[in-house]
Amino acid sequence: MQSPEKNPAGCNCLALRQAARHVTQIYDQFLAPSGMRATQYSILARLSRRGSMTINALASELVMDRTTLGRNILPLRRDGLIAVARGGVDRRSKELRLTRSGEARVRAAFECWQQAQAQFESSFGAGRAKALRALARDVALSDPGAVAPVDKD
Amino acid sequence: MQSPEKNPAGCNCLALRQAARHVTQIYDQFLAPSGMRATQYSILARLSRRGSMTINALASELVMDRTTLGRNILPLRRDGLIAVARGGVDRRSKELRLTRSGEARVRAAFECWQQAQAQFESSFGAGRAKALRALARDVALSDPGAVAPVDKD
DNA sequence: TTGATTTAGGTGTATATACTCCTATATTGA
DNA sequence: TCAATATAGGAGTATATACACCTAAATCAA
Repeated sequence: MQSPEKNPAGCNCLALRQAARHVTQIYDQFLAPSGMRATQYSILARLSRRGSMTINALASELVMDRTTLGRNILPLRRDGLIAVARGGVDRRSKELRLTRSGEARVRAAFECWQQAQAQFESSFGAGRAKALRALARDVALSDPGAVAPVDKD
Repeated sequence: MQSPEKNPAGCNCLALRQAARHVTQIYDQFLAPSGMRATQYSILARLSRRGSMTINALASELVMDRTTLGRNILPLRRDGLIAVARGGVDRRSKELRLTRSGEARVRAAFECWQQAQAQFESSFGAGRAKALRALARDVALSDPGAVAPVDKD
């Protein structure tokens, strides 16, 4: 392992963040006509596929912090794409569901997403894209492992 | 190419963003004792390695939007880790440089970074990490290609 | 049953990201 | 020279991210 001053390219975190920034800009540009950003599309598309979910459940599936998702759904609620209902069984929870408007928006955005996906795969290569997704998925689902010192009682 | 409703795992953008979120949390936790976040460390470490740079040059190297870097250096300036000087040749530009305090901070944070890097590589595998970095780097440096319709005159 | 603990989610705060529009300076061309 | 253009960077706005701390509701244990 080299020093980052000698080899800044060696940092896994920096490499992933740079790639995420770059790719997000591409997808965001293609999604722009749909009036959504990549993160918003990922939320709506997941709700469309899985049906109503609680905030915690959806955040976990999206590998997103619970509080981040709580903030990210605010503009979607404001725009009437998502509705929130108090959980029937557990009254602490909140069920998120797509509205009619949200369903329509997802369908429209899907066309944009396809273009972004096609553009990326044609320029980066479908094979390498597949390998990248597989590695990225393994990273996202991997155990964080023993992190910084946690003081337990 | 499958529908994202059928195969949300197929989205390159989502996969990269999830991985970046996950890994950033790990690195941020290890960097916490240094009082910096991963992005801040990447800025200081680059300045340390390359010496004074303008905002545009540094942003380009970090694969970061110019305006994003402009915002990201504000807390670093506030904390006295970075100093800004008007460019000598081109008076529109601004030269960013590490202060003494900034140099010391980078040295201290390097230890934290090493721990984060070691933790990640030991849990994910050094070989797969190397492959991931190589793909991520190719993505970050790749031509965005023909993006959404741009209206040129 | 009821007090302790756990869990679902929100709030305050801070940083990260990038688009659009703006000003100032530099460069270029007639 | 000087007007047109290009470039460096900032400001306004909006979303994205997550930690620490808080409240309410559910669960567990004595």
